[in-house]
Amino acid sequence: MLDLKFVREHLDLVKEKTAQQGMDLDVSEFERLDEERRRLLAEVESLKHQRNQVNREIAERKKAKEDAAEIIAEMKAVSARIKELDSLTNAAITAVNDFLLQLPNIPDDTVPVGQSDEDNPVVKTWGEAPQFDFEPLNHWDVGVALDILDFKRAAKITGARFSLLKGPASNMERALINYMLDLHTREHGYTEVLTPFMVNSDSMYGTGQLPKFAEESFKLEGWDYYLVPTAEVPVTNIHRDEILDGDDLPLYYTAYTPCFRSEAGSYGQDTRGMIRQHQFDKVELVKFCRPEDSYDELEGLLANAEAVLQGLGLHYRIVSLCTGDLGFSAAKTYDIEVWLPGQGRYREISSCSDFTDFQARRANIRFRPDSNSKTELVHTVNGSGLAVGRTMAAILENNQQADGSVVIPEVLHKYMGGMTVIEKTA
RNA sequence: GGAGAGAUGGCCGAGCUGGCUGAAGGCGCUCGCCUGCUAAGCGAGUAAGGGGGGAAACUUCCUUCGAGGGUUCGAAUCCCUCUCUCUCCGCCA
Repeated sequence: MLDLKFVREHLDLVKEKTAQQGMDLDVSEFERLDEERRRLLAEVESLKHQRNQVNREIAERKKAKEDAAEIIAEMKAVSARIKELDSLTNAAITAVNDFLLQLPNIPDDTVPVGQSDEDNPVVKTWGEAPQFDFEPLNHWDVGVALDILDFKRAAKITGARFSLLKGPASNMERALINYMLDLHTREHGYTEVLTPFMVNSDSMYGTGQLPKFAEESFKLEGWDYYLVPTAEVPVTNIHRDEILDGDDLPLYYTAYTPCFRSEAGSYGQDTRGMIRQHQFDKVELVKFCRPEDSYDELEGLLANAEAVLQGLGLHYRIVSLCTGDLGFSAAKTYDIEVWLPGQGRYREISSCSDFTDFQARRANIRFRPDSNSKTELVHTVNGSGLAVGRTMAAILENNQQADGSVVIPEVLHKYMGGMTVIEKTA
């Protein structure tokens, strides 16, 4: 959420920036709502002031055993009016708030201007695409042939967009999670947390999934609980409604969670394989930091995510999301895209964003720079480090061999009982 | 699932026979004083959000004692609903 004062004072800028993201903002509507809100507030507050003063008078008279019946009768009318105005005021505040909740974050000045993902500039490439002397297969063909991935039975158990992992694949899933968590905790300074996999709606509002993206989430029937779409939600909300000590910043957290997404609106895309599932595992990186540090913290977090791919020896590139492709809450985002030879293209495997104070304002996460100063909103930065299912897909496609076997990256050997290659077992 | 207790400021903890209580006291923290250093001691200050005024320091008003409703001229204090925490019983991985 953007700051009310900021929006009021920079309406043209907000209008211009949101237009870059394809929104047509009704500025006059906002001005009307905002004025309405302030008008009502002024009126009801002056009545409350009057009531407070007269109440003091009543208290004194009662104490002196004097009669107060007359002014009590007078106050009855005032109180009734306050009640009316209070509900109008609350409605006006809610209206302004709802308007603000619809507004996306303002992109940072360094974000490239563009319409869609086709306009995202590549800012870095690492490694090289492996060469094959045969036609590389898609990961699902590799996995099914090895009898370690089973989409048919997953569909029987649940439905489309789920997968059943078997033997070395399920072991590799665990191995990847542990490899990533160990790397981030032992070498990158993150604190590991294991969170609830369901969150309440306050948490979903805090990170910006609600109210705009309700249809993307799975909600439990009869409960105010949602299956986490990403660990970003529970981890960021660890500090919701808290005032952090400035000396404790920055805070680094990493968490493994499964992620649940309805993928509404993506019908027909990536219907095969593990790329786009209703449930997938992810290791997330989340930072809380001082405002002046957030862009540096984003660069650092990106490097932490890259280290995972470098350790696995997977070729990737980094793109900087342009204004038209930027997510709702982000001020700046880098996507890491891993090379998938079976598909012959790069696919997003991590998305690292600086949310500036956008989430912090919604989630009310503040800090005190030093013990004598006022509170300020923290900045939040987060990114995948990495999406586990897509990492497995990348390994299956990049490390496949002519005989159908798959070479296991060396860093995973110790997590897989020394196994070095996945071969078809008769 | 059954029975009971509770939720107050950064933390602990009074108030809960309704009216100078935004809230005693303590801890912590900040500034100052003092003791040769440290520890202790003394004094002052120390909630958040919002509206108005001011260039600013600041000032003024409103709101907030788990959340939401109600009673009342007036609610941290009374009533209702919900959420969460704790204790006991039952059940269970």
